[in-house]
Parts: sequence; C-alpha cells; structure tokens
Amino acid sequence: MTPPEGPFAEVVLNVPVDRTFFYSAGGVEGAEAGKRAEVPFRSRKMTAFIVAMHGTLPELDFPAENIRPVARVIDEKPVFTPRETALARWVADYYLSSIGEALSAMIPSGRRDSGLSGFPLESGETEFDKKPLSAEQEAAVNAICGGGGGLHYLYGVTGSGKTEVFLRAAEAVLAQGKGVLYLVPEISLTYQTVKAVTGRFGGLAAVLHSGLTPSQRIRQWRRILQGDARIVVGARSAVFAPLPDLALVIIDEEHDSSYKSASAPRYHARQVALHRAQEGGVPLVMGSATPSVEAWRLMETGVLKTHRLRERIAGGKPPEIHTVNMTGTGSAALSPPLRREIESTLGEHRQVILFLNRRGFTHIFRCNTCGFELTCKNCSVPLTFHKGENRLRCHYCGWVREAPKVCPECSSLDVGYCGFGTEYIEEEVRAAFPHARIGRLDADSVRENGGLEKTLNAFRKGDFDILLGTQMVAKGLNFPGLKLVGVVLADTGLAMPDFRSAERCFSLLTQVAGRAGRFFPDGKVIVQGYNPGRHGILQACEGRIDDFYAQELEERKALGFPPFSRLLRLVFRSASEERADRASREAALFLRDALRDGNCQALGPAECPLSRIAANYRFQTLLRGQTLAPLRRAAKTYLQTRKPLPGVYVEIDVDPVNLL
DNA sequence: AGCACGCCGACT
DNA sequence: GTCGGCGTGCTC
Repeated sequence: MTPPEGPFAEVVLNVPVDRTFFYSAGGVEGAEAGKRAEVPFRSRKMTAFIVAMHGTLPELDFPAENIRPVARVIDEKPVFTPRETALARWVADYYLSSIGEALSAMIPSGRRDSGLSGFPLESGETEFDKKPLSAEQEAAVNAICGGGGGLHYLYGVTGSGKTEVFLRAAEAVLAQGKGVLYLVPEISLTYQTVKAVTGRFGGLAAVLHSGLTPSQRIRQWRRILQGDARIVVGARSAVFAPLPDLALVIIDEEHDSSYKSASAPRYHARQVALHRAQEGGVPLVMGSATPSVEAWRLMETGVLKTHRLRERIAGGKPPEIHTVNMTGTGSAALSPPLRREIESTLGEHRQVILFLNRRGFTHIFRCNTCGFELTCKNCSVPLTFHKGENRLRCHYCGWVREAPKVCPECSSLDVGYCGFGTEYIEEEVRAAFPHARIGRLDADSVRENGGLEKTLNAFRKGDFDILLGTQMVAKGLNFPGLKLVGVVLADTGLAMPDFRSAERCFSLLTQVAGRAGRFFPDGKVIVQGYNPGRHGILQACEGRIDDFYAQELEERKALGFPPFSRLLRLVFRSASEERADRASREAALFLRDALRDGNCQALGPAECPLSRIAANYRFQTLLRGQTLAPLRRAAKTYLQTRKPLPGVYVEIDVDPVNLL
C-alpha cells in the first residue's frame, strides 16, 4: 500500500462517535476547513465536515497506512466556519450527542444552488410600515438596544405590540451593519410575523422555513454566511444560522414547545440562543403572552429584565370567557350554551372557531360491557376512529385497522366510539347548522388540501362560517370576522401524566382567548370541559394570570420539578420488552451509584407513559439535581463505560420538556 | 448508527 | 460437516 499523501483533512461524521477522523486530501482539489466532502467510511460513502486541514499527520493511536483518501470535495466555498464548529461542540457537550450529530443538525444538506429564493417578496403591501410606538414600547426598545448584552422579556397580551418592538430593535441593529436572529415557533403558523420581517427589511432578510428544499436552504445559508442576509427569521433550527456578526437574538412565543428538538441532538433553541447571546455579549429578547413557567421565575428573580406591554394596541378588550361543565351531559360534543352562541354568531354573519385539542382525547373504541379499549399494536396509545373510512388509526405510527363491530375481548355487541374527534364534531356541527359553511383544519386536512395557508386564507376571506381545528388554529392567527371561539374539551391533555400539562393547557387557552377579542370588543369564548374548575383551566378562563404562575410554581417546588430542579431523562427502547426493562434497571443502578454523593437523584426506572411507540417498548430513568453538570457527567460516564444490551437504544434528553 | 467479524445451535 | 443466529467491537 502506498503511504498516505498529505495534506490531511480532519473531519467529523454523522455517527454517534465523539471524535474526529483523518483522511488524506492529496488526491483532491480544494479541500479546506469548512467544506463538506464525500469520504469512504467503513463500507460506504458518507458526507464529512472538514473541521481542519493538517500539513502533516498529527500523532494518532492507529496505523497511518489505514488513512483513506477523500473521494470528493462537495463545496466550492466553505459552508461553515470555526464559529459553527465551536457551536456544534457546545451543543454536543451540553446535550450529550456527538459533534457530528450536532454539526449535521446545524448545516443544511443541500448540494446544488437552486436559482429560486424560495421566498418571493410581495410588493405593494403597506402593513409593513413602521407604526408609532407607545411609551411602553419605546422604553422596551431603548432598554434592549441600550448597549451591552442583557436578557429581556417582553410580556404582553396578543395585540400589545410585541412584534413592533422586535422589529424596531432589529432595525437599530441592522442600521449598525450587524446581524439579527429572529426565532418563531413554526413558520407556517407565524406567517404574519415572517411577512412583517421580509416586508420591512426586504433583501436583508433570509427566511428558513420547513417548506424549503435542501438546495434552497443551503442557498439561504450561504447568503447569511456571506453577510448578504443579516436578519434571519426561522423556526428551531434557524438558531444555528451562521450570522458573522450577530448582535441581537429575538425569540417570539418563548413558551412554545416546538423550540425543543425531538430527535438527537435534543436541543432547545432557547438554550442555544441564550448561549449564543451570552457568548457574543449581545442582547437576547424573548416575548410571549404566556411565558413558560421557567421564564416567569427568571422574571421574578430579576434574571430576565421584564418589559410589560399593558396596552392593547390593536384595540378591543379581553373577551368574555364562559365555562361549561360537560360532566354527565351525554354524548353530544356541543353543549346547549355553545350551540346557542354559534347560532347567534352565524345570525350576525360573523365567524366561529371550534377548537379541539386532539392529543390524548379523541374518538376511541370502547366496549360498554367490559370496558375494553382498543390500542395500537405497536404503540400503547388508543386508536382514533375515522368515520369517513370506518377505520381505526394510530396517531403515532400510522397503523390502520378495520373498526370491529364486536368487542375483541368479550364479544359484546355493545361497543361504542367515545370521545370527540374532529370528524365526529364536524358531523355534529353539520347536522346542527346545515346551512353553515364549515372548514376543517388538522394534520390530515392540511395534507389533503395541500396547505394550511390556503384554508386559513379562505377563512380570513370569509369562505367559511365555522372553522374546526386542532392546535394549529390557536396560534398567531388573526381573523377580522371572528367573533366566537369554542373550546370543545379543555381537559384534553390534562390527563396526560406529564408535569407540564397544566402549563400547556393554560397557555393554550389563554392564547386562544387572546385571539378571539383581538378585532372585536364583543369577542366571546366558551370553554367546555369535564372539570373546568381545574388548575390551568380556571385561571386561563378568568384571566388570573399571576395566580396561575403562583400556584404552578408552588406545585413545582413541592414536587421538585423545574424550575426548582434540572432534569436529564434517559429512555431505553427495544423491540424486546424484557431487554428494555433490564437495560433500564441496570442503568438506573449504575446512575444511582454515580450520583450517590451530591444532591442528585435517579428516579425510576419506570415504564414511560407512552410505553410503546412504533413496536418499541420504552422505559425511562430520570436524573434530577440542583444543577445539570453532575447529571450530565453521570449520564456521560454511563454512555462511555457501559453499553446497554444489544437491540436496546438509549435516548438522552437534557432538559426534557415532556416526560411521555 | 451501521456493519463486519466471530463463535455456538439445527439441518439440506 | 456448514448455514446462520446474534453478541462485540470498530470505523480515519
């Protein structure tokens, strides 16, 4: 074998191995740090990220003749800099992933440049014009831009003008020739914000949204890297945007859980943003009408500087909220009061949104004789009945089966489909209001009709009288014709065994209520539930915001949950229940021992609330402590020194947002 | 993560 | 005798 030719490329690969690899770059043109390359790895080709070039081979613990040549350099110009590599290292360290996994999550995978920008700018619109600032807004802008870093929170209801503050602060930063990162929860749900940014800053803006193809994504990425686009708007992964001179980070709807990645590395964009801001010594400003409980606590303790926007710029006042107790009301999804309100709203030719929190409480199969409930054969969740096709479907893995006519367990004929799915409600609403035009918005209908935006625009234009939908109608949408919002079943999700369920319920209801009164002072909200007096529902309905946080913080403190502790979750999953169980118990023993000194605990192991997902059995162990460092250290030691049984996979979740 | 290598059971 | 199960370890 010929001796390897220099220079040498040090690369990272998307494998869960936390180290770099070396390749000979003598045979290719243009190998350079920051470029991607194709390399042979084991028996296949992989995309490698070149993190450094070396003239001579550094001392290695393996024979130099094993060095293999780079197959091809992918990029003409570098797509990342040492800043991105350093950020990837930080993410990998914080979230216990490999550098390769972190860098792969950061950098778009596009190959060629497509000519399309992927985001045509509309012209002739005027809503992007600067609006005059209230005294509160002006004070907030001044504080944020007042020099130095600083952590700020814009706390105010929907319509209190948070966006305008963000835009003015961004404008000031852009005027200095520096860069702004503007994070939003889900681009498709925050179209108004995105339009406001692109409308006001035009070609200076880059939008990273989920609809971009990989090549469009890398085109935007290059614009940012070159300094052509200096304000970046985007969802979670936009937090990695390679702005060369970042001077302001904005996080809109800070409480939103979509900022947390569900796959490795399981990063929280808010945490990454905080790191970037502090490292650069630049301000970070977050905003929401319903701050996360963590953020609320940081506001109370003064870590976050709070700027309260009390005025409702858009006019209107908080809507009336009525609650309806559904206990013992039978199988109708719409209570008489809700029916009457819909009727009178339609009579005024105004619009209605019926909001349904689909998760966890849908239309499930249940035997009235033995109580048997049909669950997915792969996951442990109840199957959802789809009347249209007369089938049952799993909303986790997609498994479909015919709807049985008799109970599979006791053969009773007395079986039913209880709960309210969107289809079921649609039917009931159609029957009750045969002349109303009804639109439906959920994950299925979005896929079928080819677009959330289409349905929402149709509703905004008045093509429907009633819009029936899940979570996605609750966010960032303003409909001038809307008068009535009905929450069909507010308890949904509160039954979930998760310490954040009350918080989620509260924020959802408060946000929904906030939308209703935005344009009309006579907006009305009706909240139905089996227990509308519950913590999380009651305070949202009565607008007792401070009370909710006070009580929630008290409960978290009593139970030792965040923000009074830090958590690290390890999920062991396997096709074999026995192995997943055994691996989790072995790990818990090890971890408990590793944490024995220090004020930390290992909870569990226990079956996960979602005990099976996609044919995998799941067990978890929770590590808890006052600080994260010992938890991370223990988990890291476990990963490095122990390997779980074959066929058992470990998911590490640092700062988990749900424990399902 | 893949994927090859290697060491023990049933089978044309 | 070998085909193939899965447990173990390595990847520049």
